[in-house]
Amino acid sequence: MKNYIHNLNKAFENRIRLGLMSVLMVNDSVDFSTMKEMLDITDGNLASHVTALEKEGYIHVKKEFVGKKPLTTYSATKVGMKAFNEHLDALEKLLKGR
Amino acid sequence: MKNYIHNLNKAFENRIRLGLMSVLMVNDSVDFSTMKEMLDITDGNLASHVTALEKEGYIHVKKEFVGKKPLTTYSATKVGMKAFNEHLDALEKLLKGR
DNA sequence: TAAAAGCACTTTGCGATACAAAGTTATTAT
DNA sequence: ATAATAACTTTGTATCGCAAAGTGCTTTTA
Repeated sequence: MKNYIHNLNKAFENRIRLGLMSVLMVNDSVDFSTMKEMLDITDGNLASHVTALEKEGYIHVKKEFVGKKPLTTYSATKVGMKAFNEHLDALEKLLKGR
Repeated sequence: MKNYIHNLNKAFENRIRLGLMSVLMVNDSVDFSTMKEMLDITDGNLASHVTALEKEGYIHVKKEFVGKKPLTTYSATKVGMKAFNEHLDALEKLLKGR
């Protein structure tokens, strides 16, 4: 293997998806509004990056009603956690120059 | 501050520029062919990412002749090293969830 | 000496990405 | 009635990423 850059995961190259995922690694679940505020991005932008990660099977989206209000919450899947950890591994090895 | 994702540097978001820069952080200078082989990318692709980092003032490009053959070597500038370290700082803080 | 190869690009073309802004649907609070 | 909340979807545009092909100059090699 030449360099660890090819072990980096395309899905986590974007800063928003990286942030989103890292939030879900330390929080069991986070709802739409909170995530939007944490990442400080527009609602549409959040929605599109969420879709991207969901398509990869990296996060799970749960829609429910709390009272009469809709509530969407996100959580990382096992597959997502594994992929993210592998990405971080590749990152670390790359940056350590090994 | 909501989240450290906004402290990440756009110039280092791409895997090739990240790899290129991390190579130049541990090697004083690296020539075109070696870098191309290390990153395992096409010559045109390397040239374009080099241009991008050079435009930001993050790397220095030196062209000389060794014997009769042209030799292009790259090195990180002080500005580049500072920017890269700040990027890594933001990354670390982001991933540590602080 | 003509053809092939090396070096370091630049140009072309095109699909994929990123993102703001505006539009949508449904409910709820004023 | 009107505005606000929630969670998107759509639209439009600008930028990116990358392979492939083209360029110009020099040096090997057959």
